[in-house]
Amino acid sequence: MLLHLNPSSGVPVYLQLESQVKQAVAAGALRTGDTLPSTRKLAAELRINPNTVARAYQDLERDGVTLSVPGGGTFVADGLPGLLKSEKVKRLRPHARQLAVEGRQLRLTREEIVKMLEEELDKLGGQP
Amino acid sequence: MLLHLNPSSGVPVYLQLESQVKQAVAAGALRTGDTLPSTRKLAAELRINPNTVARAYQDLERDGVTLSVPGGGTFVADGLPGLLKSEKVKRLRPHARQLAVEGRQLRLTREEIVKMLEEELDKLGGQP
DNA sequence: CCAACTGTACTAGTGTATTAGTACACTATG
DNA sequence: CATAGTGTACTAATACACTAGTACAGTTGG
Repeated sequence: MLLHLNPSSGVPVYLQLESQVKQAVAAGALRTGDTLPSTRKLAAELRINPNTVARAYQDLERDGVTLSVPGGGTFVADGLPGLLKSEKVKRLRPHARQLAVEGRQLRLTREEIVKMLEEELDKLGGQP
Repeated sequence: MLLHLNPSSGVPVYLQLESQVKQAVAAGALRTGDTLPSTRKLAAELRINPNTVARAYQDLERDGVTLSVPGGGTFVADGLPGLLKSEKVKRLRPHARQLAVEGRQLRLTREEIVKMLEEELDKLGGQP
């Protein structure tokens, strides 16, 4: 796997890790059951503290993206199968509103905003 | 104007103010040239420090949403007319990616994600 | 069973975010 | 010109975020 950090971005390291893993999963580069590097190994590669990686893995598990088992490792979970659709919608709506508000703020047209979202969905590829 | 805070949400007060003003502007409830309450007046209403309101107004001005003039007041600016479209797209794309990744993470279909965005755009109303 | 690996829990230090207090400078209004 | 109202700049107190150090508990594989 390819994970790289931007120390000068101001974004916390564990958040950078989380978003990169999420993107990899969303794009299909990581599939259900795939194993992620151990906390210590990844920490050694990136020259950071193992606990920082652990923090990212804990958050990912809380979000249902991965599953961590002591002694075993950290794996990609199967995508929130038990979650009701209404709950999914509830989680996603704030992000949709954010995009809508910011887009309108920039005086972009409805079509331009929607098109940009479709482009990003296409970039992710995977299973449409 | 109707502004209300949620002290127990964990979201910083100045960010709550910013997002509510942005939504009001995006929805057309606030139009170019409209005046916002003064820092002291709004702070008194909400029982917070005037500097917290000032912080929100400064950020809004930095984002091109409002224009603050010392001694004058704070007004809604006209929507970033000098901004190149390429720059607008550059600003908005991270939000689009965020929505795309989170939506895919939840195993929602492309259509469902796009539809949710369109609903939020409709909610804002104003000038389609 | 043992050794080497895994994630976890606890503690601690450093920095920054958040809010507030206070004083300043500018503008409008009479 | 004077007063009241405006945004701004500076300082400071507090809390929390972030990262790291270290020790613990579980699992795997020989």
